[in-house]
Amino acid sequence: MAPSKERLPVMADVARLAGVSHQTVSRVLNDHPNVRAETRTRVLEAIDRLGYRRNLVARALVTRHSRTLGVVSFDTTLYGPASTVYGIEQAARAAGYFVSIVSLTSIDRAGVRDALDYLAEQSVDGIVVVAPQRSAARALADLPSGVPVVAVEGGEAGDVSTVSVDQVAGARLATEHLLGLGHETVWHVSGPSDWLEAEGRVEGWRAALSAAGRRAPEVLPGDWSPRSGYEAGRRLAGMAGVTAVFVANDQMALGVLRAFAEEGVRVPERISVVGFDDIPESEFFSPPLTTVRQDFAAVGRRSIEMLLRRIEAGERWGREAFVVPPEFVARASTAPVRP
Amino acid sequence: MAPSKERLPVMADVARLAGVSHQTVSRVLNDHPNVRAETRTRVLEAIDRLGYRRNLVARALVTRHSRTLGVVSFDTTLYGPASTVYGIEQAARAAGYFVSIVSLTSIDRAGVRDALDYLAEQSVDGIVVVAPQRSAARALADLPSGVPVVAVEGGEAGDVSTVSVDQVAGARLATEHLLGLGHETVWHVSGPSDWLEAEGRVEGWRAALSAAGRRAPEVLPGDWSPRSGYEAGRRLAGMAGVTAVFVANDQMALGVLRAFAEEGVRVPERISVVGFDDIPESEFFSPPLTTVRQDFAAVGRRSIEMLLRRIEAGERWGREAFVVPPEFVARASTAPVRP
DNA sequence: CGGCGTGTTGTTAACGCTCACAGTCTGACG
DNA sequence: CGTCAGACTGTGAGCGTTAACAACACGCCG
Repeated sequence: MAPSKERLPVMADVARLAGVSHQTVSRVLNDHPNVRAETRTRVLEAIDRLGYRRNLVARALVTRHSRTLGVVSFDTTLYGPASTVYGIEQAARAAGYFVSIVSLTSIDRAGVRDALDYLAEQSVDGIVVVAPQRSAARALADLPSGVPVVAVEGGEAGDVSTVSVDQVAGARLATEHLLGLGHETVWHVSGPSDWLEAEGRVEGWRAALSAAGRRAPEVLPGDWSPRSGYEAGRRLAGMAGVTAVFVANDQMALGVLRAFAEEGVRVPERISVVGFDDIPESEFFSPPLTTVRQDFAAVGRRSIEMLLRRIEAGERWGREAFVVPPEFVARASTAPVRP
Repeated sequence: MAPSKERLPVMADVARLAGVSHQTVSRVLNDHPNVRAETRTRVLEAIDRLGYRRNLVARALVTRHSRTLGVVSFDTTLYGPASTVYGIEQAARAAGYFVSIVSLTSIDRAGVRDALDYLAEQSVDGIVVVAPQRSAARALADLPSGVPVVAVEGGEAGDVSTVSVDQVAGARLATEHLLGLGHETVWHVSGPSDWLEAEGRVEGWRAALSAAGRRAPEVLPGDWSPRSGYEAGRRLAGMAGVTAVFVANDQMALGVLRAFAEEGVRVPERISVVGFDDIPESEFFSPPLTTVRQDFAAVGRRSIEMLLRRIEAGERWGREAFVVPPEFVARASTAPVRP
């Protein structure tokens, strides 16, 4: 009640008030079976009266488990990472774990190492690294001592377990869809070359084209931002013979659509466009965007499941790799090629 | 090196190797002035040799400071909250604090209380609540014992300090802009009524209209989602005499634009549209969206500055309220009314 | 040459909790 | 009626760190 400056109640205070030992209080708190029902209620009453809350720091010191998980991420402002982290947080809390977040500003190896060290000091029980850049993935090769780590979109990282969406398959889906509509070939606006996801999408696109015996045109490089998509779109609008474009994410696709609109290029009548991610906005682009959905929430959930398995198994669980399948979403930005 | 299962080195191990007492090691680690230079290097060498990392949990137990800040948020998938949390995280880490995140799924009072309790158990040094709903704000009236709290967009919450963007001013800016273009009146698609931000925008819109002596039309209610904007857009397209719409966020504005496009309503020729937030996509909508920018990163930074001030001042700093001004961004979705 | 401040180091006691172990008290059983 | 398993409860130690204080060496001053 009174916001007493003095000192928060501790277990011993509760014990005194309830007329038991501090150990009995501990037993009640931890649902130990051998406590008389009457004793239990007396303790609970005392806890309530004092507004006692147990000190998890002290507990962590002795149990050597903080019940805290670390998350290392890069730019949680982007829809993908944000959704993944959200999934992680939900799953972790459901399992009774806290989540401590570190957002990277630089993507280099040193940055990742620093973040991992930082979290290790805090004695986290495990770490999820959401770092889809090649450089970040490499930094996982030499991880800190003994803390279980799971990488999201981590690619061929050292011997850490990974959870990822099958980027190659997703890109193939997109490309095959366009090919199936009769387009001679498909152009590609890619993500930054440092990103593993960008690379996987290029690979899937190439694979689909070559499987169909088509020539892969030169890649237009982007950086995930709508602006870079816009710039690529202006270039594409000025080129002859372009009828289909696979853009590596929905934000850039928006930029492409905008550029096409400005140039009077009608979508899908003259050029078909496919995106990637399925952000909530895509459905309301003009025209509604055909895209490939990534289930980020599932990725987050899975990574926690995997991490907890590793934590609870204590030691080496071997290297696992869980792959979440992408899903093709047909909307109005693609159409059969016109003769 | 060898991933020894045994035990991580502790301060005593370092002390033994360096031939000093553990207290001297502690002094070196905490940059205590009175340590001979030669001793210091010997200790640092030992630390390096053993790969020692100090245990912040033990430290927190004795210092009673965890150097961890709690963040309570709601749906960090949305651009606004995500950006704010990002700003918070950056500022906190720069100040040497960890950030522990709790995302709410339910927005009720109990949910907020649970989250605060949860964080209090973990002995966080302070808490930022990003909970712009009326119900969440009310839950702040009775906060836990003794932990400093700062609310983001918290409105008239109890006696906690707040940081917020001036929603009323932003809405007024948007509405006045439209009025200034000669529109007779301005329609409004609002956010969910439970949100303080939605309420502030309605208020600013009303104030601007009535200051200009205009009648405020009926509000079209939305829920921030593009879909709800789309539905409102279809209704507006079917109504006579609508020439200007102020939409409470950019995502809904996208839906409105989509609906208008489908109905053949040209923007801005027949109807002008203004959004709110300035998400990175807005600039590439068709047409590029005139909107009101909120500097979410600044909000996050400010909230941490305020929180740290409260923490370091120890006790009551009195109730502070920092207001971040919004910024009007003119693009192509608005035009003078046609005679 | 004794005393005293200053710089450096060590010793001991917390911090609040859980674990291991040692009781104590029942009731059932021979 | 003694014994013993089992339920319940208490005692002491220890987790790894910092804080408070004590101890020691050194040089300076009176």
